[in-house]
Amino acid sequence: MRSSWIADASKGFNLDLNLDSFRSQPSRIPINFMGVGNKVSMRDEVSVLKADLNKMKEENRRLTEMLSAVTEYYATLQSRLGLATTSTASDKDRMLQLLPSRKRKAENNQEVKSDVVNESITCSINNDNVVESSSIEEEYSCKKPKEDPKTMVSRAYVRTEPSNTSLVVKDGYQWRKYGQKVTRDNPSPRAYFRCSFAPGCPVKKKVQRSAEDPSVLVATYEGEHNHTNCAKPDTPPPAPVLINSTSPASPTVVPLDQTQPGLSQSSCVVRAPRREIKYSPELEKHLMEQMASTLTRDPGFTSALAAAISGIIMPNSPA
DNA sequence: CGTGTTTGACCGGCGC
DNA sequence: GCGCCGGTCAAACACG
Repeated sequence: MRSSWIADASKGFNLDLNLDSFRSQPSRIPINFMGVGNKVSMRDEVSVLKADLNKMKEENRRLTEMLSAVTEYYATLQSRLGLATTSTASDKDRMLQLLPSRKRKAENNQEVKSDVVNESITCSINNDNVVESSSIEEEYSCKKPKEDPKTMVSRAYVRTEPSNTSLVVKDGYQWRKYGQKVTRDNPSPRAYFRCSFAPGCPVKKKVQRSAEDPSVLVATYEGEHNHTNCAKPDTPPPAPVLINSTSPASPTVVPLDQTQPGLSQSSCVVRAPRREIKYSPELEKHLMEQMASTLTRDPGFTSALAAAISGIIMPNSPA
């Protein structure tokens, strides 16, 4: 149960157990580990131990801060998910009404001015295991206030092989490319896709490589699918990643757990209707366990954690 | 031959 | 009015 101790840590992470074992086995600490041999007095040893204790406290504090930051981010995502689930069928119908032709754009814009709905930040994790971070404010705040704020806009970030130059994001749906354009703010071309799985599906997708990190594909989805997703991709999708939207200039890429049941993209997935999710201690615990499970499955994380802890316990040991 | 992709042309919004 | 730009169209093309 590696995940449980991390989950419990959300309520007060500490390393006291290690300290107890430390105290109960003083022989494990070489008396000359500072290189001064038997001349080291007990007082010096105590001061060294105190210094170690302070180090561990400091490390404890840093880990607690990291954990609280992750917890806070999870809570933010949770609240966004709640907002996303409150979008109603009537919103969807109105969205569909706004789509028929380009000539209606001007009329729609006038309608938008008096009917501001659903423009809050939303986020959802769909059944295709692609994390979609959706922010109408982020999408429209600086350059696109003219567009319809009711249209569901979400983004997915997918890490690809550097050699892979295609603009294909396998997300379980069937897309038909209808255009490609080089935009001013990004040297890589932007590809335009329509959902071809269902004839009347209004969803569009734009795929472009990130300007900061060309190995990351940024897929922007507009609209909501009016059908279930039973497409079966030929090949497994690339590992989707979540990019911290709070720092777009230097995004933090977090690989998501692809082993979670129900999130597999290769299976036939029927989207569950969006529903209100109540925030509860059980939910928090579940989220923490999932997060801990994801982190502990990452060899890089576990090795780094082990190195950090061993470095604290035995400062002189080689890395 | 049907389907999907490519790519140049076109459209509409916006700023000057 | 003009030019720029993002988005879309549609003919040409590729492929199985």
